[in-house]
Amino acid sequence: MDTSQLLKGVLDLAVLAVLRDEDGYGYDVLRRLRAGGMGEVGDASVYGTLRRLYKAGLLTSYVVPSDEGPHRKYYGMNDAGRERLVESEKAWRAFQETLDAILRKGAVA
Amino acid sequence: MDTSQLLKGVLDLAVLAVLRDEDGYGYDVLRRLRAGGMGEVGDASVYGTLRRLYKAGLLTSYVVPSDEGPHRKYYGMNDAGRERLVESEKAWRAFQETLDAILRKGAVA
DNA sequence: CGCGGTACTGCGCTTTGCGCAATAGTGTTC
DNA sequence: GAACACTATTGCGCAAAGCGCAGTACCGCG
Repeated sequence: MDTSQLLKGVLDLAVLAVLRDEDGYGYDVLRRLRAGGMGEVGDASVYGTLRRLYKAGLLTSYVVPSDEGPHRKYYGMNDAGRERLVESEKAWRAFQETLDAILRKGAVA
Repeated sequence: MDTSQLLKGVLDLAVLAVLRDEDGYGYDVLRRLRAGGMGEVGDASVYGTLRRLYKAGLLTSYVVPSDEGPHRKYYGMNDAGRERLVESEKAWRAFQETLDAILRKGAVA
């Protein structure tokens, strides 16, 4: 079973959701997602997604040196990110419903 | 908004679902999916998926000449396909719930 | 001093959906 | 009857995104 393909296009959404209420750095975002049930998500995927979202102007970023370990690159939401989160969530819900409908009725006949 | 990424790993499931009750040929499967709400799905994606599933041993295939147009390549389910459908559906439901939970609570805090 | 946990970057691979062109048969319209 | 539109399939090459893995680096502990 390849859960990884299901993540495509949805990891963005998950990452944004996890950052909605509180800023977080990569490693922490990874932990939040895993704690939330996404045990299969790879670390590189999360770091990549964060960079992608930042580059797209949806996140802010600032580095904080840590006393107990390497520096941490925090990411936080801005207005564009919040807007995107709402849109993506809507798209997700619509898609979900569409697929569920198809699963329910099988062939339209 | 890029709905296409949401399809990844799920188009298989949709195609199998649509073939569950009745055999169908590519063009028809495409129509069923579009009628079911997947207006954005590309024809090449469906043909590709059918070939992939067939190659994976999940579908049977037979060609039927048509009186009114080109020949049609029908696809039908076999036991492996049916089994896969059930599994994939289960995986989909689980994934759905996981993501919804993350969307609900945001940061685990 | 090496080992394990924390934390990030970069590289290359794979899967998969997509656009587009080509091929081909049929019916319609001007 | 030539052009066009719809049906129906194949193949090619592209792009997006998740992943594994290696490398770097910093810390504390035994």
